[in-house]
Amino acid sequence: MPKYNPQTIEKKWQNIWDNEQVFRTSDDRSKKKFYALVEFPYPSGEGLHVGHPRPYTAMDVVARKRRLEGYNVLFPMGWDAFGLPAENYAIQTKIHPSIVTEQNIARFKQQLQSLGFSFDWSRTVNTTDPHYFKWTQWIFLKLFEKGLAYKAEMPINWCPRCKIGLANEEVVDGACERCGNETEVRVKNQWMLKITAYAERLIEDLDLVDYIERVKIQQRNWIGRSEGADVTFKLKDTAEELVVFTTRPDTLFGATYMVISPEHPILAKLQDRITNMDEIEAYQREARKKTEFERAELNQDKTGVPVKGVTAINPVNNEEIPVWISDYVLMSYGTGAIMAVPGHDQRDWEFAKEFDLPIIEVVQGGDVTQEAYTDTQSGIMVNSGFLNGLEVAEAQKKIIAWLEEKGLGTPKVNYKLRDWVFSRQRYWGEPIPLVHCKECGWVPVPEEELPVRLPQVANYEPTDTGESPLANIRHWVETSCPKCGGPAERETDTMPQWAGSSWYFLRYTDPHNDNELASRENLDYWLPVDWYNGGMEHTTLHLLYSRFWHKFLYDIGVVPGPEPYQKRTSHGMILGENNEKMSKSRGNVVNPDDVVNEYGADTLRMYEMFIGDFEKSVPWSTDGVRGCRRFLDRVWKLQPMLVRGTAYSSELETLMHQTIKKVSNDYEELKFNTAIAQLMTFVNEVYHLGRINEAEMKTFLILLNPVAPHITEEIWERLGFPGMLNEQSWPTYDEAKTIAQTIAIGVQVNGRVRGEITVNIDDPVEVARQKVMENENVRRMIEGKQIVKEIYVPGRIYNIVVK
RNA sequence: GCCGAAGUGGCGGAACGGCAGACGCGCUGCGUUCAGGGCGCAGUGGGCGCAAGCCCGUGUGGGUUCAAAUCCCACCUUCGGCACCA
Repeated sequence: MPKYNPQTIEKKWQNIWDNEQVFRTSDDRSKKKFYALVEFPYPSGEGLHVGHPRPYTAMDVVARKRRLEGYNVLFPMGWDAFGLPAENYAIQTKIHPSIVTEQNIARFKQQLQSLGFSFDWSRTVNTTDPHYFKWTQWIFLKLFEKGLAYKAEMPINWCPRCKIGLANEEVVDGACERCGNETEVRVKNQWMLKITAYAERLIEDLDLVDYIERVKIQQRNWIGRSEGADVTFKLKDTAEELVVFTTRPDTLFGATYMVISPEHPILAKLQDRITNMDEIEAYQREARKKTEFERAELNQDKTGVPVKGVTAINPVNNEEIPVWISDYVLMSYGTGAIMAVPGHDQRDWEFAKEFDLPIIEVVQGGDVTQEAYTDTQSGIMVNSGFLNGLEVAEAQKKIIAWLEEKGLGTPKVNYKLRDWVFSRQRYWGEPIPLVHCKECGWVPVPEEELPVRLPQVANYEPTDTGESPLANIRHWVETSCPKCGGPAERETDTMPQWAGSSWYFLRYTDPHNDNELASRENLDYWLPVDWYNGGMEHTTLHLLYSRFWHKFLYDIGVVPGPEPYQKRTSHGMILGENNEKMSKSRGNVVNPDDVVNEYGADTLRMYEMFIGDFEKSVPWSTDGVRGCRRFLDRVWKLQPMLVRGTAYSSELETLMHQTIKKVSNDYEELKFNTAIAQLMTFVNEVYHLGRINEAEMKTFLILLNPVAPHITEEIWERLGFPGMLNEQSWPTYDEAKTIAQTIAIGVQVNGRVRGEITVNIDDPVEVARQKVMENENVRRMIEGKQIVKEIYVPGRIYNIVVK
C-alpha cells in the first residue's frame, strides 16, 4: 500500500468530478430539490484566506450529504466583483478594473477548486458581467417605475478619504466601514430606495423564516419599530401647529416644554414672530458643523436655545409651554419635534436641569427632583387630570381614545430604519440607467437598450466635489431623451456594491437567461433558498437589502414567495494564532494554499470543521491542523484491516449505529466538531479491534465523505467497492441498535459517585440493586446508616440516599 | 444606557438534570533491538495518600432537587449589536 499522498489523489478526484460533471445541477423538477447557498466573495487581490473556507466547507458538507440523500442540489458560487479595491488599484495603475477583476477571479476560482468544493461551476455569476448587471439595472428601473427609487437632497454620510457617500448601514461608530476614516455630513442630491415602505413587512415576515435568533433580533433592532402616537400642539396666536411623536402619550400632563430639531422647517415659517432669530441661526450653524458622530457620541451635554416669541399649548390642559431648539432632537426621526417630559425621560430631565425648566411627576414611584424616574412600564398616574389613579396601561388606552376623539392625535408607528442611499460617485459600479431631460425630467433608459455599459475612461479619480468620474466623459453623458428625443444627460452616479448581491441567488437558478432575470419555472422550482449561511456582519446590510428587493419582486410578480431564504445560519470568524483578527498588518494571515500544499485539502477542510464551535470565533492552530492530518493518515491505514462482511459485526454494531446517528444529526446542526469527534472515536475503536469489515468500512467512508471527499473516494476505489462513493446512499441507523445492551453506570450514595456496576439495559431494578449491594465501596459508605430512598434510572445512574 | 451571546483543564472544546472534562492539541512514560522523526500503546483537572480511597473542582454568592456545568434568583467579567430614536 502506498503512503497517503493527498497531493496526487486530490488532483485526481477533482479532475474526475470535473470531467464527469458529478456536481452539475439538473433542472429535473421531478426530483426534490435542495438549494444551499453561501455568500459569494469579493475577489480581492489578496486571494483567499483561511476564513473563507469555513462557511464554504460547512455548506459543502450539507450539500454533499443532501446529494447522497437523493436530492437535486443547487450549490453555486459566484463573484461580487464591483467594488472599491479594484477601482483604487485602477487609479494607481491606470489598468482597467475589469482586467484586474478577471485576474483576481481566476485566482479565487483556482484556489476554491483546489479545496474540492462541490460547486456547480457552470452556474457562476459575476456581478460585473453586462449580461448580469443588465438585470440589476432592470430591477432598478422597476423600483423607479413604482416610485420606490427617488432622487432627494439628503444629508448623507460622506467619507472624505474614499470620496464617496455611504449608506447608514455602512457607517460604524461615526467612521467609514471600509477605511475607518471619520465620516462627515454632506447634503447631496442622491438616489434613494424606499426600503422604509417595507419596514413593517421586513419585521413581520421574520416569523415566516427559520433564521438563528440573533439574526432576527439584530434585524428587528435595526429596523427599530416603535409604537406610539402623533400628538398635535397648537402654537399660541398662530395658525401653525407642531406635531410630535411620542411613545408615551399617557405622560402628556408631564410635558412642560417642547423641543424641536435645529433643522425644523417651522423655524423658517415663523421667523417673523421669533424675536431671537440671530441666536437661533447661530445655533443652527453650530449644529450643522458637527458630524453625526459628534452630535450623537461625543457631546451628550445638553445644549439649546429657546424659541422666543413662540409658545405652545399642551392639548390636555391648555397650559402654555415654551418651545426650544436642541440638537438632541433629530429631524430624521419621527416629526423632528418632541414633547419633553422631564420627570420620566433621562434626556429631557438633563435638559430641564440645564435650563431650569419645570419637572412634573406623572407616574408615581420615584423622586423626580433627584433624577428622571424611567421605570414606568407600570405605575399609577398622578398630576394628570382625568388620568389620575389609573394604571399606565389603562391611561394609555384612555388618552389615545381621548386624543382621537378631539382630533388632537392618532396612533402611529415609527421606525429607525431610513431609506437606502443608493448612489455612489464612483466608476466601478452598475450605471444607474436613467437619463435626465430638461423637458421630461428623469426618464428610464428603455428596457431593450439595457444594459447601460460603462464607458472606457483614462482617469478613474473621483472628484473632491463628489462627482462621479463618469461626469467627465462627455460623449457618454450626452445622449438624447428616450421620450422626446431632445438633448439629455445620463445619470453619472453608479450603484453601491450591495446592488448586485441583492438578487444574485435568483440568477443562479437560470444564469444564462437573456430574456428575463430567471425563468419563472426555475424560480418556482428552486426558491426559496433552503439554507443560506453567511457572516453576521451582513445582517443589517446585505441580508436586509436582499429581503427588501425580494419582497418588491414578489409584489410585482417576478418571484413566487415573499421571503428569499428559508433558513439563515452564521459562522464565527477564524482568528490568527495570536488570537487577533487575521490581517496583513498583524502578520498573522494563514494562506490556505500553504495548508493544502503541506497537508492536503481534506486536512484543511477537516480542520476547519473540527476547529471548534462553528458559530464562534476561534484562533487558528497549526498543531490542530497536524492532528487532523494524523487522523486522515489513520483512516488511510484502515485499508489493510479490512475483512469480509456484508453486515455490521457484533463488536462494532452499536457504535456503528451510534455513529451514523450522531454524524447525521450533527451535520444538520452545524456541530461538525462533534461529528468528527465521533468519527475519531469510531476509528480508535477499530484500531483496538484490529479489523473492520466491508459493511462498516463503506458506511464509515460515506459518513466521512462530506468533510474529506478526496481520501474517501480514493479508498473506496482502492478497496474495489462498486461505483463512485458520490453515487452511494446516505446510511440509515436503527434507533434500537444505538443502545448498548450492557452498560456501566455510576452508583451514588447521597449524590456522590462511590462505585460502578455493569448491568444489562433490560435488567429489572432488583438485579441492579443486587449488584450495587455487592459493591465493596458502596457497602462501606452505607454501612450502619438508614436507607431513605433509592433512585434507579436505567442506563444512567443508581443513587442511594442514606441518613 | 438598551438588546443579545458567552464564562468548564495548559489550549480548542464535549456534556445542556443522571459517573464533568468526549474528541483533538500539548505534555509524560513505554515500545518500535542507537539517536531523532514518524508510528503504536498507556497516562494526563487540583490536593492528600504506598495503596484502597478521600477531599476540592464548571466566573461569584444564594436557592430548588435524591442528583445542578445544566433549572431559578442576585451579582461580576468578556465579546457582539444598537444607541440623545422621543
